[in-house]
Amino acid sequence: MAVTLRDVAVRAGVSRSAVSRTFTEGASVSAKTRAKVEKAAAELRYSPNAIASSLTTGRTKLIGLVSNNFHNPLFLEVFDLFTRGLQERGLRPLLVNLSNETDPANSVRMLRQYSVDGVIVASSTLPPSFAEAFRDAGVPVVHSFGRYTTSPHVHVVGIDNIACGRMAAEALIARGHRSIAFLGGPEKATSTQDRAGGFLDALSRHPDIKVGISYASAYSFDAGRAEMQRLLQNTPAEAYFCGDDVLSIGALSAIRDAGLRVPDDIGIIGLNDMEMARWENINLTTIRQPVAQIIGASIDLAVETIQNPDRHPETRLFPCRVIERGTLRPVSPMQP
Amino acid sequence: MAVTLRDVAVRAGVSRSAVSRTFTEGASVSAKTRAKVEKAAAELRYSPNAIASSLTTGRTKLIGLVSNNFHNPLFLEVFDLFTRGLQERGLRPLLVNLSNETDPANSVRMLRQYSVDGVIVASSTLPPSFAEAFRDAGVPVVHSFGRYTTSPHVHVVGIDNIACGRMAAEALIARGHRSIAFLGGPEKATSTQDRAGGFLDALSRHPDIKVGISYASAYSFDAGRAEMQRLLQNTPAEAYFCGDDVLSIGALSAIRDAGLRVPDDIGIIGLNDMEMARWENINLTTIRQPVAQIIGASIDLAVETIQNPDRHPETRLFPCRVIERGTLRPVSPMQP
DNA sequence: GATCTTTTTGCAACCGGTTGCAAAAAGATT
DNA sequence: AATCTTTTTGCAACCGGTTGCAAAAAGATC
Repeated sequence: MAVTLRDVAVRAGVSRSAVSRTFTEGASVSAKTRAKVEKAAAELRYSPNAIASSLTTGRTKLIGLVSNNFHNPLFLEVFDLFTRGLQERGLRPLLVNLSNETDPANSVRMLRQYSVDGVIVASSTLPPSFAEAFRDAGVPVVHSFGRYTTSPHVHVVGIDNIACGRMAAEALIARGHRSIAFLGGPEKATSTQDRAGGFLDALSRHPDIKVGISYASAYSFDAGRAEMQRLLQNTPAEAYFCGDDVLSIGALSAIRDAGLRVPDDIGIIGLNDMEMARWENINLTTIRQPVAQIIGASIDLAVETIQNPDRHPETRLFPCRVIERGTLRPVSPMQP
Repeated sequence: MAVTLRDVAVRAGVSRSAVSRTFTEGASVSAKTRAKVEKAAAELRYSPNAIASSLTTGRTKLIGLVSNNFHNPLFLEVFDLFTRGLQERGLRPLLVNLSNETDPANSVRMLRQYSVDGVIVASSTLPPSFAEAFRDAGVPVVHSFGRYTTSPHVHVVGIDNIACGRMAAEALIARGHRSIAFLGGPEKATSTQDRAGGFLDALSRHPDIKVGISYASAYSFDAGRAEMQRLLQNTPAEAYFCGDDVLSIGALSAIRDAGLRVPDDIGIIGLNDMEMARWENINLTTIRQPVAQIIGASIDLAVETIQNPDRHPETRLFPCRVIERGTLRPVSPMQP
């Protein structure tokens, strides 16, 4: 059916090795043979079989891209950047959707069966043990959007969630709010824990400020809305740090439906700065996560780890910053 | 490095064939040998190399998933459903991001090099020739969200865009509007052309109704907003059919910013019914595209085509329906 | 033109599996 | 126990490439 190396060799009147060599970078072929082979290959529309060659070279150029975030619009941007970035480096993303799985065993087995050169786990909610399962199986792995730990067992690229929590608290305090709160995603997500931790930490230096903490049942619009509706039944805080933009948008819709104004009655600051956050009808003040940089660094690190599998586990964190839009009032000039 | 068939064979004290057979469905192995092999395999943590086996079986179980829609939130749902659906059938999606390419040659070559069993082109904007390039290269292909033609050269699964255009027109007419318009995406997208065509067709039976047509520069929030702002500078129509939900949301934001009320001053009906459309702060009346069914049928058709490559090109269209929400006033009782 | 280097080439073995075929083993029948 | 069937097994060739090695060809030097 398909045309193989052998067919080209026969037509060009050379050995199979000669054909193989014309298609491998840096191999020794004379200009004359190369010309003959290229002519024959073009006539037969030959293109080498990457799978077969991977068998001897040990490189498939396949990268497992594993994620469980198929409901957060930010991840459409993430997939876009990952697939483009990998393609530019001649790598192919083999996408694995983890939506219902918590056990890494299946994905590990599957990706080993396909001899992927490396794996990128793109998720802010999976525990570190997930990525570690790949490392334990001998597969180079990078946890993108993962949790920072002081002694990482696996490469992590992302943001400092604790610092973000702190940054959010300070942003709210700087605006003169005296009663603020954190509205997080599910408490078990590592990123949520860290954001809450940083938030509270910053407030420990402000004993006069009232602080609240609560958790939505998921990182979703509905959960954010429901949790805010619940909060509005008692005395709500003056401003909220929501653990994610989608959550923020849900909270905003609850606030507005209750007849309250944003940012005058209640302020909101989100986290991520997904594309939608700057839409004029949303106009969300939020902390930007430098997604493109995180993804670029993740791919770099994956490539480096493939070249040198014994590389020491490394953490690359990128700074976030507040993006001023319309859901938080301006910094109060009276504050210190 | 990795443990192979041979290692297991040696440890189990059997031939390599025996090991291979215990791992192939329906091969002839005695219970005794199977037990020995399975024990050895478990001890060595062996799992067969899918890539190597594909060489002889001719099946990689890889499916190329090709798309250029990495900015429409609907496609996050699409990727979620595709990856899950393929995984459930033991297939693996090799994702190809076409964002900047219009020429299929690269993707065709690349996916052939990886010997994908089939390709799914998931895009409502790519021309039919794109999918045809795969067929011409001998790769089973399904164009998902593609354009319906009476004599298809390639399998197409999607919706009847002409019927949708008609449905939208009728919905607007049924609400008593006398001046309506289509606000499409880029005119060159095949789906846009068809939706416009259907819209106008339905109106040909209503010469008394005033009709307008215009096109945004992209299927994006910004483009929808900009185009609606332009329209508001002259006398806008009473209600608009936007060619897509994202476009609709952009248009809505322009309308509200202009101080007009929806649906009282201007009505909007979208198309797709992406997850966000039902968010309470958007609450978009729209035509639902049955995404899950389209994707299920696409995968089915791809699998069937892999089994029988000479299958006649087929078109599977799914009916859409209007989802009533808050951006269109109720059906006017006075209408016939 | 003879001799020494360097480059190019083909052979053959290998990557990690599968599979047709014939021999061996097991089971059935008398 | 002898014979016939059926099942199980291993051998060897193959899938489509790559690569170390030695021989052949080309080029350099005198």
